[in-house]
Amino acid sequence: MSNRITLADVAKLAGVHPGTVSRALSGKTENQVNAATVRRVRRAAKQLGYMPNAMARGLRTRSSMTIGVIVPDLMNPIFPPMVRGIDSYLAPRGFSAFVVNTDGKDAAERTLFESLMERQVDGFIVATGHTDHVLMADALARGVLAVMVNREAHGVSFPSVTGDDARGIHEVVAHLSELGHRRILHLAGPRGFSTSEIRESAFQAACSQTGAAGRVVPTSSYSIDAGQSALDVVLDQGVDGFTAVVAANDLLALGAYHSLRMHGLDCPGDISVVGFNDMPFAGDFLPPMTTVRSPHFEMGVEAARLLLEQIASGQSSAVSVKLPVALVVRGSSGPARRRAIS
Amino acid sequence: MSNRITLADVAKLAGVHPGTVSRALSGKTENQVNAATVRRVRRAAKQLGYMPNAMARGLRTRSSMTIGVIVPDLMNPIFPPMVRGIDSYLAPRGFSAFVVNTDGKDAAERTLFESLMERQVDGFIVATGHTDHVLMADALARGVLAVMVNREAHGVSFPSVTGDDARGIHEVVAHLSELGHRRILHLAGPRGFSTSEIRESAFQAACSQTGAAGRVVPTSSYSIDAGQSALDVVLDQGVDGFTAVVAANDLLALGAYHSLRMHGLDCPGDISVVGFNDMPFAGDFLPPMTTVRSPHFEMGVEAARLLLEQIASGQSSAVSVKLPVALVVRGSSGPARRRAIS
DNA sequence: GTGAAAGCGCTAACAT
DNA sequence: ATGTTAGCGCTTTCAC
Repeated sequence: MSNRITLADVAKLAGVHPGTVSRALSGKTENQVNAATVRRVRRAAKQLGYMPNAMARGLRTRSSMTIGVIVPDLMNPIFPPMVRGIDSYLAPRGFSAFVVNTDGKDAAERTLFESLMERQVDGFIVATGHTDHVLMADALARGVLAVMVNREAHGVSFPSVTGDDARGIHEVVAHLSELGHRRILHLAGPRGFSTSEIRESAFQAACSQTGAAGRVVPTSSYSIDAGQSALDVVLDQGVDGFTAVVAANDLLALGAYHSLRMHGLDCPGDISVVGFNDMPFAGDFLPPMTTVRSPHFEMGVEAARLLLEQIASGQSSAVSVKLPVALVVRGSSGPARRRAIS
Repeated sequence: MSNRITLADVAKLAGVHPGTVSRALSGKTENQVNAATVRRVRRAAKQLGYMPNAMARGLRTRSSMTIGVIVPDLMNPIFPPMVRGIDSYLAPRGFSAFVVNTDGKDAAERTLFESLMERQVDGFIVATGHTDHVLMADALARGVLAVMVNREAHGVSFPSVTGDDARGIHEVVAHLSELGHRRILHLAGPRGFSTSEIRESAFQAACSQTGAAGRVVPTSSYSIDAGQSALDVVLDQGVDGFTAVVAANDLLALGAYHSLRMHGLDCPGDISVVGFNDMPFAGDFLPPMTTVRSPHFEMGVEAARLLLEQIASGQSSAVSVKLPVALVVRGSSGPARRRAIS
């Protein structure tokens, strides 16, 4: 694009050496130069409309002040708040977030990772990935600075920040139990994700703790369609007397809504449904969704904080932060009712 | 971060000059070099795990292969699809999108714009802004390449891509008219935005065309709260016999839902509500929302296409693309019914 | 307190 | 077909 004005131009106008202009404009080095000179340089810079060239600076300083943020898909409503959280922490500190979407594809993720490396990002915030996260494993080996958010990978010692999912699921099961539900179905997330695993085992634990009969049905992805077809299969079998569905996330719960509706079942009249995440607009659904609020914005903030801490210190810390979650009771959960299935 | 391997390292291993490595690896210049050499260089590069340094390359070539994307707020659900659309066009062409959020604040927008300029973006896609868009006006003066999406600015000759909003509003009013609505309220968007203006005047035109009585109530922002409080005011007045609300977007319509519910009114039984945009999950609301589908993803694609075209040609074209929209009838619009308001 | 000079890693004339 | 050279715009050590 345009803007051809360089340090040298400013230096010429101010009648000083380019090096001096650099120092005068820097902030960190501003005190190394005569106050009067600083003013003169500033005036010249403003007059010319000087803007530093971030690529030249970055090349010289080996730092881009940019953080690579890798998410599966911005269209999944939990990610925008997370990205905004990240940005809200980075921006005041002079960093920017560069966000890329993998669509859950490992190949794409690898390519995007490389491309962010080429852009010389100063670190990564990674919200994708399986428990067996090959990319992160060798990112670690390469000495890359990163923090994982919402997901964890086994045996990869990056710091991570997640919600206290197990706690959330326990609260859900307790809530359902109080409403009299004794047979509960868990629409589990897809295999190979830490979120799926943690929520599922918390579900099992909570059920045996409250004495409820828990059944787990896995889904193929965290999506409306996957939730719908998984529940369709169960409902079509026509057996089982469960009265409540605990979905591993809100999208799955929405899929459950659809399936129930298709089968002429009322929620929460016939079957209660509880989601997970409290995604935006969850309270506006039909029925308003009972779910667990995950602090996505705060997760982003915390991840950014952890990463900048690493960047400042130059070393990885491998801490793992677990943020509190909260059950939000709305209209999709109600008293258990005996029900006959065709 | 790590990765200290440069062209020179590869050159040494391959036993050739750095310049040759550059050519061998480039694609555009690959044919200028002996095929055997190319292979040797490639092997050396792979063996060392060489990655080009984008800052060094960009500094030299004066191009960052990056597009700055300025949106108000990624948490507004119309933007993620737009961003994905942009990215889907850019990525295969070697470009990346750098997205920033202004939160509707002019000062933030200016700062972010400068920061993207410093990063040497090759062009802008701008989804923010008033009809009186000061920033864009002087961006134009600076010779910056940009396209506006979803919004237009008066007297600023950047290309723009929008939905055919006027057409959409006409279809809404016709739909309502067929359902027997004769008195219709328009919850207009905030003043100073092209979307607000276009939808409002289309509403007026459509009403007089169908002979319906149209009343316009402006809102303070495109948000749920603004929609709710604007309708609250009308409903609290207790006069007026409108039977339908045409909201300038889905968020406003959702606010209308809330207001209606607070006033003990049923939608669509007492009052029909129609939104605009067909944001994600609009069909899952209570009631499922009748709205106009704006092709946000496609708008992103088109904007990216237009911008890359400008970049390739080096000149601005000032075309204005209007993409088709479609009325999506769901459950929030129904037959007009006589109604008594307290 | 400021000037001089080198160099970050790359590409693109220009030579050969 | 490949080597040489210069330089993109900046920061930073080293002089003075």
